[in-house]
Amino acid sequence: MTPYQTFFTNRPTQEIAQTLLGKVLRYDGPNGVVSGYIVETEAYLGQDDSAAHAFKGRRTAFTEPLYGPPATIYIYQLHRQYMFDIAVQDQDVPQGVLIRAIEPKEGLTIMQENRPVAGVNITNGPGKLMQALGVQSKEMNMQPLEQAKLTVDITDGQTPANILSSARIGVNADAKTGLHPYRYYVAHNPYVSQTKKRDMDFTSRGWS
DNA sequence: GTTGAGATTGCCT
DNA sequence: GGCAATCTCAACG
Repeated sequence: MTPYQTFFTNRPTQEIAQTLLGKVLRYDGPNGVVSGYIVETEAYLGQDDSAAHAFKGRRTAFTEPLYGPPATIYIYQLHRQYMFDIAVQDQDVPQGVLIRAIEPKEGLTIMQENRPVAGVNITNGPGKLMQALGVQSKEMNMQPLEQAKLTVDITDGQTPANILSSARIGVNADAKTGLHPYRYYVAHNPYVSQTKKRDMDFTSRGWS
């Protein structure tokens, strides 16, 4: 267990999801480095969480990365979008944190080439941020986050002034655990998905 | 200029 | 067959 892996285990997944806010997601891509501050995450609690892929211990080739060591990359495709998940907790404990939105830090020009849209739309959703980074394959699925070209720098970043939580987005509200507030985000950051314009603070962007 | 609802779409939860 | 996202468009203020 490396110190890096320790960050992704030994405490509740909800806490890991919250402490990831403000950390830097970085991709060493073919056109250069692109990175951004994580502003929105969701915790998925594995076999007892009806919204999780590993609900009731479901284990297939698809969900296999969730069962890997802490900080295993879990990339999956939904509709036509790629999602970026980090498997947390020890080997065979299938919990994860979904990165839902980032605020661009480095390589904004590259992001705009990858995803030519205006404003916060460039990275304010889980599929959108993967487009902006330029990750459009499952090539890095199952790789250790610590050594991959797509990684999270847990020693770099900003501190959120306020962290808010809500029910997870897109989760079936009928499901028993669907309404738990396991979505965490930096309050007033414009890049958080589904934020109303009037709630955005373009000056502080929610950082302290 | 903003917001919410409906259509779209490829792959497997 | 269903869907955990995104895009488009029409109604609203």
